[in-house]
Formats: sequence, structure tokens, C-alpha cells
Amino acid sequence: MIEKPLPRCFFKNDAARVANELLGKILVRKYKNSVLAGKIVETEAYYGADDPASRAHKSKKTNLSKWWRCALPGTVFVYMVHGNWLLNIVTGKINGEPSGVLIRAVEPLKGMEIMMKNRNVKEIEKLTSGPGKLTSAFGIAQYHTGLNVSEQNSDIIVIKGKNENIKICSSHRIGVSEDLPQNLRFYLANNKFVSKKNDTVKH
DNA sequence: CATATGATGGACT
DNA sequence: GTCCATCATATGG
Repeated sequence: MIEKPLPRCFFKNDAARVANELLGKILVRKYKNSVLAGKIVETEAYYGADDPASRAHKSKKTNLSKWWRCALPGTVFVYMVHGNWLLNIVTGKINGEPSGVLIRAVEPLKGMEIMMKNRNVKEIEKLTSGPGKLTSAFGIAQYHTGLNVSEQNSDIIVIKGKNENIKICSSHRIGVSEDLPQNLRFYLANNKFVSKKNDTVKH
């Protein structure tokens, strides 16, 4: 039996706040007759029309921003970049513009054998230590767009983690050519599944 | 149809 | 650290 997912209101706040609060939570993927699970250890916040790094920035002539504005908090969207699927969750609107959280890395908890098969690697620290790696390990692809992680019957949900003291670090976002001035990447200190550890700023 | 572009990953020095 | 294969999109001919 799988635990109840986090409620939709958890995702209704500002992306940076949700990105912080998601650290230590558990990403659960119902995969065929198995369950894959991982602790979220690295996230990034993204905004809409005014965020130059966002796929929904006003300079991009995509219909993503239109779709995004209509999506409920907790809705999954999966985007292809550099041949990798990236997992995102819709969060609250700021001044009418959408925001979202990118899940960049998780720590494998359950179903490691299946993840190793999906990724074709044996080293556990290489399974999910990056945004493209975790989607591959969890078998997540674009057809999951539109699911909601706060709905019990969804194939991808997020549940609360165990109570533990976590130390959160932040930095600039990774791999973007034009970032916003604030730190919008958040990750757990001293966790080997975090993809990169440069520009560390401890809280 | 051709080509450019990334919220990347992996191989290599 | 550097180099490049990757592939869904977007855009131009």
C-alpha cells in the first residue's frame, strides 16, 4: 500500500518555496507491477514569461505558457532538452504568471534493480544523480505530462518523507545561459546524489 | 525538408 | 577541465 500523496495545496505556493519544501520528500513512480521510489535531494524553481531561463519566457513562441497558466498545481510536465526528459511540477502563480519546480536529482530508495536495468549502469550513485538520469531510471517520459502528483491514482506521486534534520544549500541554476539574480537551485548538503555542488551557499 | 537550439550526460585528457 | 552525441521542438525555405 502506498502512502497518501501530498495535497494539492502543498504545490500552490511560490516555486522557490515549494522547491525548498520538496527536498526530503519521496517521489513515487508506479511502474508496471512494481513501485520505484526516491528521496528528492535537488530541485530548481522556474518562472514564466519574465524568467529568461524558462521554456515559457515571453521570447519563446511556444504554447507552453498558455498550457501552464491553465494547469493546476501539482500537474506534471515533462520536457525534452539535449536528448533527456526533465521532470517538472507546476506550482502557484505569481502575478498571474505560472511557476514550477524542476526535480533535478533523487536518492534511490526502492526498486533499484529496475532502475539499474532502465539506466544500464550498476553504480547506485549514477542511477538518479541528474535530471535526465532520474527520468530514465524511473521510466518517466512525455506521456506523463498532465498527471497530477497529488492524486492517489496517478502513476507519479510525491509523499512526505521521514522526519529528519535536513540541511539545505542553494546556488544559481545549472546549465542556463541567462539566470535570474537570485539563487533558485536548492539541494541537500552532503548528499552524494546531488548532480553538482559548485557555487555552494549554505543557509 | 534543413537546420539551430538546449533546464544534459558521458567519454575523454 | 574539454568535447560531442543526443532528439524533441521551433522556425525558415
